[in-house]
Parts: sequence; structure tokens; C-alpha cells
Amino acid sequence: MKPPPRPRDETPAEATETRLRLYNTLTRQKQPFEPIDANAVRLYVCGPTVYDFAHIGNARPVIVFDVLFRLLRRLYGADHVIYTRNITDVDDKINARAERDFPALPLNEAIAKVTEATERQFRQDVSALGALAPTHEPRATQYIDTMRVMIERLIARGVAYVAEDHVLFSPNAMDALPGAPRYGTLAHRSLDEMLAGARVEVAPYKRDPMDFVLWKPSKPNEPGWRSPAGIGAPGRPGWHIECSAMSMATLLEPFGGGMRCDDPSRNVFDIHGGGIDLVFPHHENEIAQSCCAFGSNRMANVWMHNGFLQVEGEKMSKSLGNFVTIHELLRTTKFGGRKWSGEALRLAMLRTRYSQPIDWTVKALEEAEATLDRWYDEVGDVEAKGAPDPEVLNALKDDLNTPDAIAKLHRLAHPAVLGAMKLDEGFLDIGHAPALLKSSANLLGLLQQTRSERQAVALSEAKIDTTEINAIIAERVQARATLNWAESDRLRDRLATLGVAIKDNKDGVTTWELKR
RNA sequence: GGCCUCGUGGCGGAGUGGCUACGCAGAGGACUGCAAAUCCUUGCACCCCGGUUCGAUUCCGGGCGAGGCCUCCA
Repeated sequence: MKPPPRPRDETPAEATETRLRLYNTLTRQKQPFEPIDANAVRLYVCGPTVYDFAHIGNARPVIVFDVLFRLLRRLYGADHVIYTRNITDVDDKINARAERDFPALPLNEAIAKVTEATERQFRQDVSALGALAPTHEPRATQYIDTMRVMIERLIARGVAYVAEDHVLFSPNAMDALPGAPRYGTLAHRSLDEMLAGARVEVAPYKRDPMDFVLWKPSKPNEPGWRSPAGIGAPGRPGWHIECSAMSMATLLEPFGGGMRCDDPSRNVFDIHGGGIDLVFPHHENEIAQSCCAFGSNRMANVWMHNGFLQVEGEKMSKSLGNFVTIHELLRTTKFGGRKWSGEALRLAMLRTRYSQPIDWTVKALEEAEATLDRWYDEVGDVEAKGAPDPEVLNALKDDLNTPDAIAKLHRLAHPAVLGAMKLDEGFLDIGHAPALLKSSANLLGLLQQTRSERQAVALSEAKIDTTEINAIIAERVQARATLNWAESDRLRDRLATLGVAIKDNKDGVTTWELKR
């Protein structure tokens, strides 16, 4: 898994001409991105807990960090970026869902059914969104050993303790540990502030209200593994430790996993991403666990967080009935009365900056589909060729300014610009402009198909009887030949109700396409 | 209560201490039997009050408003 060495040059030119700048939640600043090792840029993003269909809010980090992944691959080389997106397949929500859906089965079998089906669905969804496969997609249950090792180190270093078969992490002890960062650094909160605002019921086995669970005992019918620290009863990991373990196992030295005890400063990777709601407590706790276990003073250099999503102006929730899954958008007509393409979901998502809140609306999807239709008309079936447009690239380098990048794509698709480019000596090849639009859009994961492919999908979705259409058109051609405009217009309306738009070209030929 | 975002034209949504964002919708035009599509042109803005400044939508302070986190959550 160690990436191939990069000969001679350290960093490719595109990476340095205009610096990639990223907003870092840790410092609350946009700052130049400096990879720890330009040969192996490492990114970790919190993935789904697989107990239910992924909703449109889950799609946002998938899309946003896919764009970042693509950008990093462009800047540092496809073989020099390592991206881990985990799958959480052990969790109390999963257990609850398994009990509800498969009451007749033994719990562990039921759980397997839930997680396998949900994971399969998740993969289908994100691939329809045009997301590249991450380098690693670890499942939590594959890394229980790693978690156990980390938990025992945390106990040995005095920041975790055993109580009633639980293992708990103590933020207070962490603050006394030399070399460790202060707890609350990411969330920008002190322990006092958190205590003041806490409305948490404190479990009796906790020494301190802020302590959180690393390991908890499992009932006999629940999934359980051998416990750490000599605890007799089997147990299962807490949520936060999973990400600490999986990021270490897939991203730390020597890139295939493992921690460096000889040099704790190497136990750091480049970028950690996730939804803004994860800042506290999840990411704060990940930092606490990883830093205290490894003896490092930071877990990742840059922390990136995508903003929250609303649906038609309201918070998405099952009780409001506006809970939208990716699957529903792609395969059903529940949202907006039609199916949407994965690319339209992506474009609708990227027209807002990742850090901003976004309102998910039918109108945005309609606009996205229309934009894609126009762009596909422009690029036709050409191959993406050559480097992406520098303006698009620079927009993305500015902390993933995708709205600006999309504006630049609009400019590339602009006929006047295409014409000007043909005049420009550098672009004498007329085929270059669409190829440039395509390769630039590809950087955002857009225009991944050809126009023919997109049209074929649309046609089969529309279930249109081509024979019938052609018959009506033939009739209409007859009517027009005799200047019978009333009949001609009636037939045009008829076609419109069938979802077909007609176009009378100058040369007298009539063509049709799906109504937009 | 504590912490933190955000407030741009009809809508969506970038950005900047002085110079066009962009897209959608609207208006006018070209094309058309009429349309549609397409193309050309185009109107419309920076929540309120102070301050700093030659100049602020952009910086600072206050106000009002919207949202998020502190509890499972992308």
C-alpha cells in the first residue's frame, strides 16, 4: 500500500503555482496546505453507520470530499493520495434496527443482514453520485484488535480507567498529560464551559461527567468481542474509538497502518473531514484518544467540516416527513415527481460552498438537470482531454470554492468563449474546447458520461414508444406540407403531453427530444 | 445558559476596502407559419445603526433576524 516513490521532484508544479488553501477548523483560518509527505497525502473522512438508507445529508460529505480527493490526486498524482472512508458496522442503532426488522432471527444474524444490506445500498448510492472509490473502506468490526490495543495503551498512560466492565476516557486526565493537546481545542471550548452547558445524564460509573466510553460490556445476545484490560465479560467498542483505530490502521506509518512509538510526531496524517455536527464530541474525542495513545500532540493537521443540510427550508427529520434518501432521489419520484440523475444531485450539492448550510430543493435539482443537459450538448461524446482549465483548478484550490468553479465552467460552455478560443492560437483545434470543458468538469466529478449515455438513460426512464412518436411526427409533417397549422399545432401539443418536444429546423427537418 | 455560523438583486449563490461574479427566472431582439430550443442584448443587490477611512457590501462595535452544536446525527 506504500505509494511509489516520486522521482527527483518533490511536489508537482500544479500543486505549487497557486497554493491549495483549506479552511482549518482547528485554527479557524484558511491556510496553505502543506502535505506531510507529498508522496502520500492522507485523508480520512467519517463514513456512515450502516443501519438505514443513506439520506441526502449523508451524501454531502461523500461528494465534497470526493472533490477534494480528485483535486489532491490532480495536484499530487493519483498514486500519491490515500483516502480512507470508514464504515461503522457496530453500533447500538444497528442492534436496535436488527431487533426491529428481524425479530425471529438470532441478534447477530439479524445484525449481519442489516449491515450487509445497508452497506451494499450505500455503495450503490455513492457510486451513482459519481464518487471515486476511496483507497480504503475499513469496517469497524475488522479493527477490534486495533481498538483493544489502543484502549490498553490509554489505560497504561493514565487517561482511561475501567469501571463496571466499561472503559472510560478521562478528559481531565488528558489535560494533565504532558505533550497532549488540551481537550476542547477543536471545538474551542474549555472543560469548564462544557460542564456549564452540559445537560447529560451522568452514568453512575463515570468518575467525571465529561468522561466518555471507549468500551462497554455486551449482553449475551449482543455482538461482543474479548474485552481489553482483563475485563472478563465480552464487550464492544464505543463509537469514537473506531475512527481513531481505523485512521491509524490505514493512514499512519508505514501507510499500511501502525503507530510510531519511537517518533510520536510521525503519528499524524494530513486531513480529517466530516460533517460539522461531528466536531463535538466525535472529532474532539478522536483527537483525545489518538493523541493520548500515540503520544502525539495532534491527530491530523487540517480538520475540514461540511455544513448542514435542510430540505425545502426545514430541518430534515422523519417526524416532519421530509426525510429524503439518496435512493429515493435516484430511483423513485417521491421528491419533485421525477427521478434525478446522480450527477444532478452532485451539481446541486456543489453549487453551494461546502462549509455553508444548504437548502435542498426541487428547484435546485431542476436547474442542475437543465445545466447538465446544456453542458452535455456542448461536449457531446468527446473524450476529456488535457489539463483542466486553470481557472477552474484555482477556484477549487481556494478552499474548494465549487460555486466559483461552476461559474468558470459556465464560461467555458459559453459559445462566445468557445469561439474566442478557436481564434486563439493556442486553441486552433476546434475539438479542444468541449474537451477542455469536459476535463475541467471532471475535476468536480461532473460530465463523467457522454451525451449519448445520458440520453440513453433518459429515454429508457421516460418509457417512450418511439414508433408512436415517429408516426405522429409523420402526420404532422403532412399537415405542415398542406399548411394546416391548426392540425400541426394539435399534434405538437399531443407530443408534448407524451413528454416529447419538437423542433422544426430551418431546412424543413423536424427533430424531437425529451421535453426538459 | 454556554459555544459557533450566517444575513448579497424575484430566487439560488460567489466575492471584494474603490473596478462584470455566475446560474435560474424576467424584459427586448434574432430565428420560426406560430412556437420550442438556441443565440445576442439587458434591468435588478449587498439587514439596521454607529465608528475607522479620501472611500465600506467588504474592517471594528452595537442592534435586529435566521440557523447549528452542547444528547444519537453528515
